[in-house]
Amino acid sequence: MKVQRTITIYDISQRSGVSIATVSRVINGSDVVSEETRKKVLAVIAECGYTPNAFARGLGLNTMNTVGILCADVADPFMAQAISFLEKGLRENGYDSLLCCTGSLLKDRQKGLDLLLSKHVDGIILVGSNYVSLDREKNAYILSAAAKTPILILNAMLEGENIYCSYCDDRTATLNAAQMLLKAGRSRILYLYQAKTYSGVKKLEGYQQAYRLLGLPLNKELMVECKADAGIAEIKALLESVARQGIFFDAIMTATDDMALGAVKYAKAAERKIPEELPIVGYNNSSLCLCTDPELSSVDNKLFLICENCVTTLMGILAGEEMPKSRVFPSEFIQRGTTAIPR
Amino acid sequence: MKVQRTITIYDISQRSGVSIATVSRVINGSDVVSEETRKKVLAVIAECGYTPNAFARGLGLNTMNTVGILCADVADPFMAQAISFLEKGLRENGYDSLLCCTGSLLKDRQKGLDLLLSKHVDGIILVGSNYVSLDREKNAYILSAAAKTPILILNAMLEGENIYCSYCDDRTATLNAAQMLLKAGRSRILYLYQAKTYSGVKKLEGYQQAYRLLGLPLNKELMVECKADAGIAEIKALLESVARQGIFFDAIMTATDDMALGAVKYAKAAERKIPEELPIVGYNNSSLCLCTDPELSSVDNKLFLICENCVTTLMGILAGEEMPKSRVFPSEFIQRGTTAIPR
DNA sequence: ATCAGTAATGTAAGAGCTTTCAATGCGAGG
DNA sequence: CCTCGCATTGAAAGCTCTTACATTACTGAT
Repeated sequence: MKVQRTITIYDISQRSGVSIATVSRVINGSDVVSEETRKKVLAVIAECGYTPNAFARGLGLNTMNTVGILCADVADPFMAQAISFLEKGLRENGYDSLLCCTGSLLKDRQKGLDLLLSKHVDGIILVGSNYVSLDREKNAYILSAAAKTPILILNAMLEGENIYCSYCDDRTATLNAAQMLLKAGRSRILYLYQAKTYSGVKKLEGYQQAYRLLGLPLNKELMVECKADAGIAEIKALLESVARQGIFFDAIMTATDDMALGAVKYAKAAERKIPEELPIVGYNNSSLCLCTDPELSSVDNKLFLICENCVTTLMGILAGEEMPKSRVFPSEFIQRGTTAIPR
Repeated sequence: MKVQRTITIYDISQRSGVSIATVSRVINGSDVVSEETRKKVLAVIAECGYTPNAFARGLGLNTMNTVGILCADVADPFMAQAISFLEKGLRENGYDSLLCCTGSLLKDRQKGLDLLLSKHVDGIILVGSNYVSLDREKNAYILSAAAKTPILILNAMLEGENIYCSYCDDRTATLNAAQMLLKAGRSRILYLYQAKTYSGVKKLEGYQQAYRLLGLPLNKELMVECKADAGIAEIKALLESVARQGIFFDAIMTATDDMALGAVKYAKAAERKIPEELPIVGYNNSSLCLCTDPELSSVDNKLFLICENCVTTLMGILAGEEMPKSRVFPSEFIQRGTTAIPR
């Protein structure tokens, strides 16, 4: 490895015969530099292949145009899609994304947040509703982080100074989907839910509300909790065990599309025809919906809009504008093969 | 927004009655500090909620323990999985991940690379074989970037100073899968390939080699190029148009699992039974394989091992060790429903 | 008692940039 | 010809750390 002293602003200054202040001004596009000087400096910069040291820049400006993104796991297609949208949006605004995957342990999440804070990111985006706990105390670390940098939360609601939320009305979305099934005569909808997360609970509430609004009895045994990281095979096994207990259900709704894939698997193995015998509804309207046969009906929770709003909100905040603390987006039910019951 | 001067090392120094040098030593875990002083300083740090400014640190150390990851799009499940593995591996070694999604335009990729360089990352990982072009000149920007920081390439081979590659032997993998089909009597395998990328071409070579080794004629019309970002519907349409041209095929192999999903869709629409009438083989053994019905046979290209090797190689380099310039991993054919032809 | 040697700590010089404020040069108005 | 104002440019301070080197206060050996 060659010992090659990196080129600094001083080198550019020397070679172009101007002061470092002027070079800096050229780099930052200040308008007080004469056209002649600008050209000369830019030429030298190009010639030397000089790139400003972002650390030194950050030290001076106390920003490196970087936004931290915290998520449980990028491998999850839903999060991956969200991060893709966010990254693209941020980049278009001249910001980079520092990604930090924390898994689901509170301790690791806290550590991840600290880490982003120490890098003085210009804002932090929490992807996935599971960052907001229903246990108020467990959100304390988020609230205190917000004192140092704006926090944007995707798909969950948390009130606090310097905290901004973009989410979909999950309760109503689930309510509508469940009502549709109930009105179609499916009175025993099995619901696979995720507990302990903000949106998970909202969705469950929607499911329950659907029964109440139609004056139908709620069946506790039809609400089945499911781990966040359960695979297709696990979900299938879970459903089989429910069926084996003699619990009857005539439709399945799930909190995420992943889970619905397991439900489809179950139905095929149990030889229950989809959608005639067992309609299935997922949630998120992810790309997974097109993989199944028949294709999966799902609730589109407008991820793109949510991400877009998140980015524009952050940009507004950084520009010093007053921005709305939260924004809710309506969902849309996407009808596909798993519910398209021929009349 | 309150004007709240951030706490610096000076504040800690004052409040704990020691010099900033000592505070710095405590922070960095230097072993020359007395136990007593260390405890006192740590207490003050905890009390003030002080986090060192990473910029200043970076300026001094010329590293921020950050590795740049360049990929076309995180939303792609294969890349998402790779990034998940990489991020986790890097984090375990105390490094953060700066993510940069570039899309597939050469210009944007170059820009992304420059950006990471200016942030003085400790290394850059290129995810996805499409970063290495077959056109030598188009790789020039990678070679020159390698002069500033080590470059690690996933799933492609590029020789150069300070460039390290981890990849799977795609040619042999495809060769083996194709041979298996050919030996099972499928002489007209339709192959959906990606041109212009290193691994895409290697795979195609493997397909062709399979025919040659068995002394079978190669059919040009059976090798169909396919855009990298084609969706399920597009692939299906593509296959339908091939069939409409009267080109017969009795099996399908694809360069990625995504493409295979489209193939499955096609087969169902055309009412060709899988696997009896039309076996299908994907590539990557991604989570998508379990979504289809029947489940998708695929080539497992050992993504985890590749990522793991990439991380350990980088850690070795950063520790000043001499590391192997490239490492090839063998693949494994995963038999599932789309090829499990009952005998 | 003296001194080398060691452990613990402090001093100050960077690291490479931004930015304020001062200085310079120039043409126009008086 | 002098002065004012404007457009450019430069000098230097500051941002927060790390670290080489200097300093101090001991220790035990002589």
